[in-house]
Amino acid sequence: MTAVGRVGGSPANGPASQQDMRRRNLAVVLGTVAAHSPLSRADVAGRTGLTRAAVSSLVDELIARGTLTEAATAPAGRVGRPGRALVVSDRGPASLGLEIGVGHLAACVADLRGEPRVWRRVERANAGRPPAEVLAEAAALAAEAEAEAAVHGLSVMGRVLAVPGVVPNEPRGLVEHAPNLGWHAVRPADHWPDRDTVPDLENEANLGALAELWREEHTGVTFVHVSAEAGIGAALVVGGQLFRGTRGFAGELGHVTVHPEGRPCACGARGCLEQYAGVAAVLREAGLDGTGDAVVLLAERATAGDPATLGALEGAGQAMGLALASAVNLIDPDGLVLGGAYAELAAWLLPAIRTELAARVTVRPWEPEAVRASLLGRRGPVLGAALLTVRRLLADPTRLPAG
Amino acid sequence: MTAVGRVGGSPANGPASQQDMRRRNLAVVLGTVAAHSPLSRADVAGRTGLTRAAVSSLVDELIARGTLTEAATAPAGRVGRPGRALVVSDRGPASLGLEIGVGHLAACVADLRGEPRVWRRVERANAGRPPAEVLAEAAALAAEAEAEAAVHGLSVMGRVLAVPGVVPNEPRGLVEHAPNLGWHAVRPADHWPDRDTVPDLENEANLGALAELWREEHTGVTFVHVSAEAGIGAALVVGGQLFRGTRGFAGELGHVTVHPEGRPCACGARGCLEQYAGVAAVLREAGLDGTGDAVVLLAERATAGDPATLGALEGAGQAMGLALASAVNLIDPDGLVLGGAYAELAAWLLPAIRTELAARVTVRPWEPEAVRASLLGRRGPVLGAALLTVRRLLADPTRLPAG
DNA sequence: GGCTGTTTGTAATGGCGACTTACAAACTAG
DNA sequence: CTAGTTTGTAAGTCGCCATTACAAACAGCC
Repeated sequence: MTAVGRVGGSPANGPASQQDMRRRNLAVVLGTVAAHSPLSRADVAGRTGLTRAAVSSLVDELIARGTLTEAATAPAGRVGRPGRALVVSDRGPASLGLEIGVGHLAACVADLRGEPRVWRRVERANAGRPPAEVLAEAAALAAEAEAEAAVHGLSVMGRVLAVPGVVPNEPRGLVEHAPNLGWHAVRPADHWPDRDTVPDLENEANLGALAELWREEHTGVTFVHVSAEAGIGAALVVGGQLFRGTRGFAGELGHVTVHPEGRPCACGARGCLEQYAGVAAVLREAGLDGTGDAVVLLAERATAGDPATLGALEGAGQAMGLALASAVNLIDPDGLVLGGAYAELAAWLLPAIRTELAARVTVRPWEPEAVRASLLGRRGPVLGAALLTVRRLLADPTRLPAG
Repeated sequence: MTAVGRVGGSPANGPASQQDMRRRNLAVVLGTVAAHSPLSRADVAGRTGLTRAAVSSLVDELIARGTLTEAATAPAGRVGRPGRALVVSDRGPASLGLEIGVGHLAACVADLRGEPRVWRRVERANAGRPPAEVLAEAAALAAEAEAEAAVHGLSVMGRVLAVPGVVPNEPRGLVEHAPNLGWHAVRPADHWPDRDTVPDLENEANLGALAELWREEHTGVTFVHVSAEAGIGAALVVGGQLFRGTRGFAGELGHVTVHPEGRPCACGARGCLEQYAGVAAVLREAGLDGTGDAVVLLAERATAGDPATLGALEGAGQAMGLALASAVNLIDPDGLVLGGAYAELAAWLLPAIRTELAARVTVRPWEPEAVRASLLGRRGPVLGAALLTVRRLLADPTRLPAG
């Protein structure tokens, strides 16, 4: 398990120092303001249990680091001296999210409040192109986005790139395999034009799940986020943290067995979910071919009431329900979220998924509403990529320069 | 996710105080000695990064709390003043593990080193007996064990009871359902004779997994621990911590689907693993009936080479391999451990399990040796129950009285 | 044996960070 | 305008670890 979702403070073991204490309390104050702003120093003290004096000192440092600002508002009305409103700064430190998809490049700059301030998206057929070329374009897009952000007074402190492929825990910075792009063992750092802006790497499904997690403040939440582009991936969020597995391969829902003696899969096994609920399988079942945007095509056909398409989607939903039931029995999550391409097809997938889950998850309370579609849709991964750095900065404000 | 496996220091959020720092450093020093004893104060300083002066102060307090002792040895030989050897005390604070099984009661007192010092086990047919009666006997056994421990100078600081049933996260202290005992909604505290010795509750499979985890010091390890008494349960250890799921129902491996349209299960679904690899199913397949100790019977027949038994076990192994492949694809653990009854049948189950895993886990490196049998066998749960308190004390020595 | 060099454990001092106490500032209520 | 309330900050205290200094306890060497 690696620490992508674990954006929090100090390392697991090793002694604690006074600096660790300070770091943690800075994060506590900043996090409290981020979650409940506007708040006065006294409010923060009341909520956290720190004393007003300590909060004052911590807030001074947070302001000096550019993370907090005193709002000029006068929201009085109660008796006593009115507090000065603190808000998370919408200028200064910011973060960049990038995405390389099969059909597009995207960039997003978010401020410390988590608000996206700059969006960039260009359509590009990236499949099969030389990685160096794609990465150069991504870097150019990133530079553009950062330049626009600078106009708003935002300076990017961290960069994360979302890729539709396997990103192992070790070694870091490697895309081991991205089948839809045709990438094998690509190190983006080797092709990046500027040493100083090389992004961190993360799987797009994982980032989509994190975006969903952070959409509203759910702490301690556990859910499974299913998404698909060509394969089917699931991201596991456990206790509010992304769970990547020992090697970074957790969440391979697409290769969970749904029919032990079923169709052979490209992975070498038989009866994998991907063969029944993957986009390619659904297209085949619906009698369509894969030119253009397959998901849009399926949604159109289904809306039009095409029986073959509706049947194919129902079959896919059944298979997914079967695999998800096993996941629920193993993991006992709060809920399941359909993201990525499936979010747009959720209307036709959900009934069968819910039926199957109801039939197969029996030893615990389970409500059909616990399965829902993501509200972020295709923007999830970029947004998650941007928010990852934001969360890291909120969790450790000492990463920011003091002056 | 609740904090049974999470024995470590400070809460997830909230401000840090100097006492937290002290608590943590006490745990760091104690943990270092526990892992590498004997160690001098200077050794501890070298390993932890704390200064010798700080270690001295911390060690003084740990000695005052009865957790550390200065060994009288003189292991010199190197130049310079010899250090005084520190070891974890084998007297003083200790912990009690209890187990209520279908056919027995067990108790174990362990010292702070994790060494079991007192064992008690009595055979009892507990199925169907009134819970109050069983609990009274368990309490008596506990009192006996504590009395014997007192002779060794051990005083029990915490008690944990292992039960073969579902123990929800909320409300705590409740056995919601223990089918093999015939228990429903039993609160052991209501029947315990002495208010002061009421034990904490935990599922026996979870405790077996924790015992396996702590057998040797694996920190950060992630594995799935499969065990069976009548049903099939799996305990998930994630990053060195027990994962119980949102409601405490994680690890229901027995109800993972292995044949979508297969045999109906008591849970209401079809084709659950339990119907193919549960002890009852194996007995039926082997043409045996369930009088006496089913596991011993199966092992005898298999050793004797009975073809029906061997076939039944192979079939069970196949089904388990199928379900475990899905678990591996979802969770990406370091390894799988067969515990409980399955540990004694591992010789006949493992080949089929490994074959099936090799065929179905293909998208990541996976070695057959990553599946192994538990070395603790049936003593795992009691030992885990005792060690749980030990780990809690090691993680927070301030729980112990100072004088 | 006596001297030197090395390592250990502890005492004294300092720095850092949160807590306590005290107080001026800024508002509402009357 | 006064009394009461709440806020933010300054001064002092306390707890804890780091630094420095030093006595104690050994091996090696003469």
